[in-house]
Amino acid sequence: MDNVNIKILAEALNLSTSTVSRAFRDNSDINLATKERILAMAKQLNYQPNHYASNLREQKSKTIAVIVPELANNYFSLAIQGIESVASAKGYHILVYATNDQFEKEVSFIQHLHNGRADGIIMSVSGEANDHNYLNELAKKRLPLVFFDRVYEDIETPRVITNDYEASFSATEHLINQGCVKIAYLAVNKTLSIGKTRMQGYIDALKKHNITFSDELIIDCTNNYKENIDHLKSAFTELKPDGVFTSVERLAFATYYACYDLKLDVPNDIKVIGFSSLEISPLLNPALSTVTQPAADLGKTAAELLFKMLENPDQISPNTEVILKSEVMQRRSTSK
Amino acid sequence: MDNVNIKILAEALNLSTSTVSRAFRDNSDINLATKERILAMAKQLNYQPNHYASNLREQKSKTIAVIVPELANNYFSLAIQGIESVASAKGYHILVYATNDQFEKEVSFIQHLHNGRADGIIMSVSGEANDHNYLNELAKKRLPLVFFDRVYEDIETPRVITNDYEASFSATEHLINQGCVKIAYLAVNKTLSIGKTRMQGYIDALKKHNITFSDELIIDCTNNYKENIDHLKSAFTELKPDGVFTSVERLAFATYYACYDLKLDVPNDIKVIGFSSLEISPLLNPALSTVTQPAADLGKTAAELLFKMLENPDQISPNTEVILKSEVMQRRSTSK
DNA sequence: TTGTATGCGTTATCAA
DNA sequence: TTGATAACGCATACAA
Repeated sequence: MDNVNIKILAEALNLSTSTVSRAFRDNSDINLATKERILAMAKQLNYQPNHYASNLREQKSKTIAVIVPELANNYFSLAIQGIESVASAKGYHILVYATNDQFEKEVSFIQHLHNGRADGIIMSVSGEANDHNYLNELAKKRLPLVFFDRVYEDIETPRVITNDYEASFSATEHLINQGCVKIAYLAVNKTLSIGKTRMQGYIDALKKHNITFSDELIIDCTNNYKENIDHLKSAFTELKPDGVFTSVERLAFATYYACYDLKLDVPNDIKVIGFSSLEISPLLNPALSTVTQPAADLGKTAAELLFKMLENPDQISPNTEVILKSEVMQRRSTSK
Repeated sequence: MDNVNIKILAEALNLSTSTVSRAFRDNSDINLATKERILAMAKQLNYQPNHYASNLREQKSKTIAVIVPELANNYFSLAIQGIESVASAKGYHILVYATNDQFEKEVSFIQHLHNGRADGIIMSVSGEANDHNYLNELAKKRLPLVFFDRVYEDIETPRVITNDYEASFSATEHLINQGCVKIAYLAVNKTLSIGKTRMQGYIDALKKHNITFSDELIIDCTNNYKENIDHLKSAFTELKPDGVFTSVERLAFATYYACYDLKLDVPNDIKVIGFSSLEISPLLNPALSTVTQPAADLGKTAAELLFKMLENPDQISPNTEVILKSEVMQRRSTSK
């Protein structure tokens, strides 16, 4: 691979490897002149200190791992961008992993990461329904871990989330204020923590406005686009809701497609609002009202939290919880 | 970090470290029974072979690096997803880096990666205008490198691109067929290879249909949303084009915003088509006609190519060029 | 089939 | 200020 190493460099300069090594560390005592000689030669020979050797020695990798349910997703892209910007500024590298919502992959990624490859992990989880005690089994040896957005409530580790309950409550209330009396809630996975919290906001908003909650208006969807659209079409036809609140972005899109097909006019026949961080929501037909999460900020905050843990482990309590605010953006899809 | 290593494992089992080491490699001769004993104990102690130690030994990292201009971008997210799926299947990890279109960052990333951290690199470049000879200076020691989408034409290394010229030609021709006679071309960076190729397709299509090419209809944009919209608004007001062809996705969005502000009706006053891999183009107002690139496929193909280079370096010629096809999708934004 | 010994490239300790 | 040396954890050549 890289055939010029510290030894070759040392020989070329008639110095010992330790002296050469010192030239690349800031603190060590070294004659300024020799240091410059070394750096010059290093540049000339195109020397790069071997990352694996140093990290084996130093027992750290300057790398953090990011695990998300999916990569081709506007929300997670933004979050990763936020993480990358912080990591990059600190001279850290990031490894990214997509679980595609397969819990086994998550477990496998996490376990493999405990081989020294990463110094810490930032994760949005994918297996609420499963037994995530595997994280506790890593016990004392567990890498610093920060959850963001989708979390395991029974695992004690710092997390960055959004004010889902309040946001859902506001969004639902907004629909009610716009005249909706029969509001469908589109869930992606009832067991996910965010699913539950968001649904509760919906339920409580209904209650406050004396609208009876009806279980059949909770429509459980999958990750399959086409399936969802078909499912929604029949649900809308049967239930005739006058408002739809979608708990994730893609379900808002599915709703639009379903409405197009059913020739339902948004917002006149049915109003739609959904969680979404899509910047071009105003360009949709009609412009989509959204609960906009500060996605990039979430990533950034999670990364900053993780770095604090790395730098000063005791400073961050395992039940640290940072809550960022989402914003309800009213657009045409919910106008009167 | 991880305090259970091969030595502890060996002691716990009353075996030598070499025997234990062998248990984790498939080829080595080892008694099946002992192997199982070892694996069982490894599981019990939660042993993970130290990645840095093995890679220092073996001189490879089972890691590939992906460098893109930006992460919060639908197109690159899809590409990364494609890369991740291939890498993950091969048991490889991926490091991702965003240059944010800063050439110096690209150079720095690439140079640092030559310290053994990665076995190969997949990159969509960001510094066409600069001197990218730095890649040649790495000479023989250069890591296997695959370009995708945005490439340096003067660097000899395999690449995966799309049929930009033909696609641009078709898109422009499509606008002409729909009645446009004054078509603006929105460029993001005239010096980028894809910029040039795409523009040439546009120019040649005009020529074929006897429309005089006018340089003022080439509108150079930046990466700043707001700036672009303002810029486009004045350009549209002044030039009054009846068609717009955008060389990248975000410029189509900027065009929409500009048209909204100017109260220009798309497609009646002005027709719009743009390069874009956005799945929800049909949901835009109006549905956006696109030149859709197989983004995920591009990533997948690039990764496959890289793995071939890693497995069999001589099999892949440095001037290998894989061309994938984009597709012109006609929607309302260009209807008559 | 298993064990011993050595080295991968680096850094830290200690001595000069 | 510099150099010799050991050690990080693992994998392999060679010996047993």
